[in-house]
Amino acid sequence: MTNNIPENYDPSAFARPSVTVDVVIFSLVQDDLKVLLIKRKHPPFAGMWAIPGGFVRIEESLEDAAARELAEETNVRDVYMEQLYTFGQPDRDPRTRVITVTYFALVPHDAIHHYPGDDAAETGWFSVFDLPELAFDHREILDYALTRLRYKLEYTAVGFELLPDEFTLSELQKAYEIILHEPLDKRNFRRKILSADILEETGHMKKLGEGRPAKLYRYQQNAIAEVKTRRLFP
Amino acid sequence: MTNNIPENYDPSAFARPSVTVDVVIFSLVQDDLKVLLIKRKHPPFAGMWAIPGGFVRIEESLEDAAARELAEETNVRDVYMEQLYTFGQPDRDPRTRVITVTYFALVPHDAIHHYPGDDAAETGWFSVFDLPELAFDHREILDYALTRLRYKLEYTAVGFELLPDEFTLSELQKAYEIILHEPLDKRNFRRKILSADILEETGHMKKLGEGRPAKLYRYQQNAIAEVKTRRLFP
DNA sequence: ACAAAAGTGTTGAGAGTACACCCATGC
DNA sequence: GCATGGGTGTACTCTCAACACTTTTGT
Repeated sequence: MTNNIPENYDPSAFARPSVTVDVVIFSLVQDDLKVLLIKRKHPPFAGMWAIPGGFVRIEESLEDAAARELAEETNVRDVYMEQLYTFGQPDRDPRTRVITVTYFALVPHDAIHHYPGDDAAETGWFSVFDLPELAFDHREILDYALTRLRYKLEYTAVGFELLPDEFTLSELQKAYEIILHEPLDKRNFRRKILSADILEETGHMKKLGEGRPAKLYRYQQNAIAEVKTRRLFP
Repeated sequence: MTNNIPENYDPSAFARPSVTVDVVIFSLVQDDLKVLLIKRKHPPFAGMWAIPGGFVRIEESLEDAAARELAEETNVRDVYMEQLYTFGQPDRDPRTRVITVTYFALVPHDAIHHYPGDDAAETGWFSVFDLPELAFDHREILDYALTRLRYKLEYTAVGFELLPDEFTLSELQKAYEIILHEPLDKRNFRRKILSADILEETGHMKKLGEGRPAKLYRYQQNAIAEVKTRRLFP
């Protein structure tokens, strides 16, 4: 395709890097935004925590590979997943050239049935605000994922992907406060989210034992909620 | 790294796809937003137009590969470039598995010294509003690039990367109108862009022969201009 | 003097922000 | 009856959008 590499060159004859997918798995656990990490058992970086991932099989799409990795770690399928960025510094894996296509996934915590036994590797949920040292360039990947998640939350409704099907407005507000890491005004939050017309009442109430029972809402799956961005220029 | 592929497996022993970079090169030419395409001379898709690209060399970073492809086609370096998305459907190249990491570049047209002779391939600038049929999945890539460019223009100042160093406010407005494909109000445009404090007068005037001479401005390179997005929720 | 493009302000509407009290329930 | 969390309205500010005429130059 270029003057240096003839376009009729058989691409399969070229020196090829390895390609992996890594999946940053976010969930809300105990009033905190957490990510799932895996403890490496072998060099390089043995004993260090890493983002789950693995090689892309030669006949599977990138999305399929990412979904497979997610399912292997969490036994969850069909959750929100989005491609993040592709990292390919030549020295990012000391063994050989590895290019990694990264994804992030949003998993409602009640959907996870996590069997620590069925994977040889030790796994754990870590607060994004208190991370251990990570293998490879995984800290950079995770920082990027968090930036993107925050950003996306501000102009789309992906926040719902982290919640159970039915939730109270207070729970929803709490989720936004955790992720954005700032307090929100209750009245303004409710007015704005209800006027966006993306929620419907389920008719059920949630009784916590303490205080007045709260209405339960669900997200209208067909709702399209993208705010128009504030333009820098008119 | 998973239970299916042991993490101590030598990654270089794995079946590996080929990896390319493709670069969507945008420029403003003759009051139109155009992209640079290359006519393929060999199968597959011989005779069809394609986005410039090529294989990632085993020792170079993805960014270096993209910058190299850009320079080979345009003789331009050091322009705005940004990773777009990674496309990896197993059947996107009929020859073998090829994963492509795509970038887009913004090139001011006066910076391009385009020697059609020094590359065997025929190249051409095409309006993004009137594209020929493209090879592989390149139409999808291009549509994605255009969406991202428009989007990015609305909340950052990357539009300046398509303009010469010095420009008039009318030229700047014209550039925005071309890319956004909608007319803008002159007074509102000027008020908003001047109040953003990212331009400085050069002191020079542009005389077109017709009409009143216009002040020339330049972009303040140190200016950080990212607008905060309008939030979906408070 | 006229053609052509540059330059310049005001007003009305809608959205964002700040803020404090009453309500329903369990114990 | 009191502790706990749920639920509600209003006023001010700021940004956005619409809109038309004067100024400077070349011919």
